[in-house]
Amino acid sequence: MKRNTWQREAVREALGSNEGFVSAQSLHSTLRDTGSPIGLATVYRALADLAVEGEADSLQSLEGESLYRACTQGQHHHHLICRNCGLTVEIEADAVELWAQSVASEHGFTQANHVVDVFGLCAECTVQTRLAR
Amino acid sequence: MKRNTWQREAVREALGSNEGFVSAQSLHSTLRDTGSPIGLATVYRALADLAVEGEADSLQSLEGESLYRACTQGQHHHHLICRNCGLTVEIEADAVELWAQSVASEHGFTQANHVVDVFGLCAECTVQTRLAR
DNA sequence: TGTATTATTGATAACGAATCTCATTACTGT
DNA sequence: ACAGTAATGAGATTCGTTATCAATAATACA
Repeated sequence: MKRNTWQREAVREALGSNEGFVSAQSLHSTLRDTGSPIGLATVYRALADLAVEGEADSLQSLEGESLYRACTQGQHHHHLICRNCGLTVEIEADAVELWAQSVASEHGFTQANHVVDVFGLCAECTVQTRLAR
Repeated sequence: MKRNTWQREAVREALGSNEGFVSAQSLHSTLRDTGSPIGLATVYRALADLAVEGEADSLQSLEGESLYRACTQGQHHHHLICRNCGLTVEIEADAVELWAQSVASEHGFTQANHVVDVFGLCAECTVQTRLAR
């Protein structure tokens, strides 16, 4: 049976108070910085659970790290993510869903999953980057 | 200046004689099995170079491993990949390209990249999976 | 052709993300 | 309150990948 612990709650909350996607590692250090003695393994476990339960969204960064974010929509959706600050916009794309399914079945593939995410620089980071040069 | 070595050539060839995406590790052991004394670090380096030069395609597997494949089309494209055997079909999706660009700019994002890949079971693996049960 | 230059190699160490182990802790139903 | 047992966490472990650095070998040029 599943139990409620302050650790899980802490992870849920830390995730919720974050704008964009974060890695398990950085979430862990954020928690430690705020005085929580939570363990790294626990953060990984909590995030994995949240992802399974649909309370969190996960994706792989371009570098291959797993990133998590509190999920605001129940349904399947995709993301527009800022490479620089992690800001994320959830996007729906029925057209893309249909496209993925049809491409798969056209080639005889079944049980199709798809990974569709757009990475870029958000408006703010675009400005900052320009100024930096 | 860039030099031509048999190692690079061996990686290029091993990659070319492969149907689907392969990891650097498995490409390395394939090479070793055929008697080549090539080093693992060299395989990683060669693959990274090929990817930069556009001679190879790379993507992250669902488990976070980097996979490579000889690139047959020069242009940008996406993949339909069998989760089981690695068989890959290159797909073009102008509609998806346009969608990604417009979604990004609608939200003020610039320099948009996108990750669009479909994973599934190819026809053959679908049959095998059914038989296995 | 010989030689100096220097890119490349490869064994190994190092790294980082993620998972596993297992003794300890602390939820929860009774 | 108590027993049963899910959850925790420090640390070890695994695995993919990158860095180190001395040795090697591809190239330019005399």
